[in-house]
Amino acid sequence: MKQRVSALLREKLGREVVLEKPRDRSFGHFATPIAFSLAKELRKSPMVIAEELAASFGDVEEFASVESVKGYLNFRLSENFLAEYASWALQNPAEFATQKKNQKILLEFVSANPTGPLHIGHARGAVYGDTLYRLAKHLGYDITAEYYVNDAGNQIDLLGLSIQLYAREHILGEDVEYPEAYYRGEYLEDLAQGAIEKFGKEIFSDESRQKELAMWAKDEVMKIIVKDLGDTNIFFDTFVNESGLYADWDRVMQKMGDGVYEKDGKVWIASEAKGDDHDRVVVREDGRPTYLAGDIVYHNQKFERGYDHYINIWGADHHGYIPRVKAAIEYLGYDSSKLEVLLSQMVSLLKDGEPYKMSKRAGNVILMSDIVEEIGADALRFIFASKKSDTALEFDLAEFKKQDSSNPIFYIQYAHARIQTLLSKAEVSKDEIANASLKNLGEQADTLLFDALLLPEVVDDAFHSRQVQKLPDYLKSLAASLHKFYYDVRMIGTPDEAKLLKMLQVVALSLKTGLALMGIEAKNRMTKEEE
RNA sequence: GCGUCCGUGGCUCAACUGGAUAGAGUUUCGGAUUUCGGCUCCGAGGGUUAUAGGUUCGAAUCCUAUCGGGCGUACCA
Repeated sequence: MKQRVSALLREKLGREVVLEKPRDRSFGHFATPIAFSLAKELRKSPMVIAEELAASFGDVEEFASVESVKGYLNFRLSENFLAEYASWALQNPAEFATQKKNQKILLEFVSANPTGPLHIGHARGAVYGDTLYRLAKHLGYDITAEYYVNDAGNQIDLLGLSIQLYAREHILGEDVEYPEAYYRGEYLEDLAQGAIEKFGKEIFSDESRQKELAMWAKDEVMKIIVKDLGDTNIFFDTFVNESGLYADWDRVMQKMGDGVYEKDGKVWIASEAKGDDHDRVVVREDGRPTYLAGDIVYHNQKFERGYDHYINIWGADHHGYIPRVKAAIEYLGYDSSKLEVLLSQMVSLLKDGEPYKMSKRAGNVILMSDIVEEIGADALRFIFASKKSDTALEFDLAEFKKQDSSNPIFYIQYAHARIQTLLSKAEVSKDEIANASLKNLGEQADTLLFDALLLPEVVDDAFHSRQVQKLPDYLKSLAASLHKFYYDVRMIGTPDEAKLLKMLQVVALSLKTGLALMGIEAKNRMTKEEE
C-alpha cells in the first residue's frame, strides 16, 4: 500500500520522498514534508510549494484528495483503492505482507554454552532473534537460523567436574571441596542420575574420566536447551559445533596471510590495524587455539557457505568482541560490512514491584523455563519483543498474569476473539459477507480498515530497522481501535452487518498474522485461566 | 582512564530514524456501557525530553561539553 503511494510520488516528483503517517488521522492517510526540503533549492516558501504540488495532482485514481496543510502534503486514499486492497488480502491471506526477496541471510542467535539451561538473558536474545527470523521469512527472505554450540574449551571441562562434585556430595555422600568456579543447579541432579545409568557410579570418582563425562553431558544439556526453546516456539535450522571446527584451523590461519604473526611463542592476529584496541592471541604457547580462533574458523566457514548477509545476535557483554571478529573477516578476504552484529541488553525482573527473587535451586540465575512456567510462553515472547533490544529492560511479572487491558497479550487476544464471536453470531451468510462491498463504511469503520491494512508496512519496517517492538506496538493500537469500534458501533442485525463483518475479518487477519509473526497463536475464544 | 550503550510524566515503555499539539499502559479520581466476559469505552490529573551550549525552516532524535547509570576493557567462553 505504502509502496504503491511511494511509487506514485516518485513518478510524479521525480525523486524519493519521505512518507509518513500523520499523527492525526484527520490529516489524511499519508503525508510528506517534502515541501520543506524543496524550499531551499526552489527559493520559495514551503507553503507555496505544497500548494502547487497539491494542485498538480489533479485526479489520481488512488487518492480521494491531496491537500497542503502548513507545508505538509497530505494524501487521502480513495475508497476504491482501499476496498480492492482489502478484498485481495482476504482472498490471499498467505500472501498478505509477503514479497519474494532474492537475498540469503544467515542469522545466528542464542548460541548459549551447553553447560546449563537457558536463563532469562538468553531468552531475550532468543525471542528477538526468532521474531526477526519470522519477519524475514514472511517478507520472503531466504533466511537460516543457526545456533553455534560452544562445546569446546574450559567450560566443558568445568561441566564434567561440576557433575562429579555434585554426585560425590549428594549421591555418594562424600565431603567435597568446591573450587571457585563450578556450575550448580537442579539440572545437575538429572545429569548425575543419567550418568549413573550410562556409565555407573564409578565415573564420579575417576578424574581421568571427567572429559568423557563432559562430552556426554553437553549433549544432554543441549537437549534441555532445545526443549526450552521449543516450548517457547523457537526453532533452529542448523547447529554448528565449535569442537568440529579446529581441524580446519591451520588452513584458515594460512588464509589470513599477513593478518597473523608469531611473537613470544604465540600466534597473534593483527586486529589493532583494523580498529581493535590491541592485537589478540589466537594460539597459546602450548599450541592450544583460543576461543577467538574457533570463532574465526566459524566465521570463515559462514562466509565460505556463501550468504548475502550475516546477522549475529550477541549479549551486550560481548560488544568489545566485534572489532576483532570483523578484523579477522577482512584478513580472510571478505567484506566485514556484510556482518551485522545486534546486541541484546541485560534484563532485570520485578514481581509485584519488588526485584524478583533468584531461584535458589537454580544457583544464582533465573531460568527461562521458570518464567515460562509462571506466565506462559506467549507472555514471555511478548515482553521481550515489545522492548527495543538495545536498552536495558525491567519488567514486572504480575502485569502479565492479569486478565485485562493492562496485559497486552490478553488485550490483543481478546480483540481477535471478539471478532470471531461476532462472526459466529452473524445473521447474514458467509457468502453475503464475502460479497459485501467495503465502500461507504462510514468514517470510523474506514479508519479501522485502513489501520488493519497497515500490517505489511509495519512488518517491513520492523524487520529492516531491526526494531521488532514496532509489531507489538502496532497490534496493541489495532486492538484498541477494534475495542473502541466494538463499543461504539452495533453491527449484528443492522443493514450494514455484512460489510462491517467483512471489514472486521480484515482486522482479524492482521491480528492473527501479526501474532503469528511473534510466535503466538491467535485465539478464537478466551478461556478462563484455570487456577 | 579508554571504549560502548543509555538517560523521556511517580513507575514500565513509545515517538514512523530530523517533522505537525512528545504518545500508550500503570497508578489516582470521576463517568459510560453491559452486543458470551472476570471485560470494554470515555474524561481529568501528571513533561523545561538529565544539564548547558551549537547546527536549521524544524531537535527527544544530529554535534560539543558536563553530570548520572549499565556493560566491556583476558592467553575465560
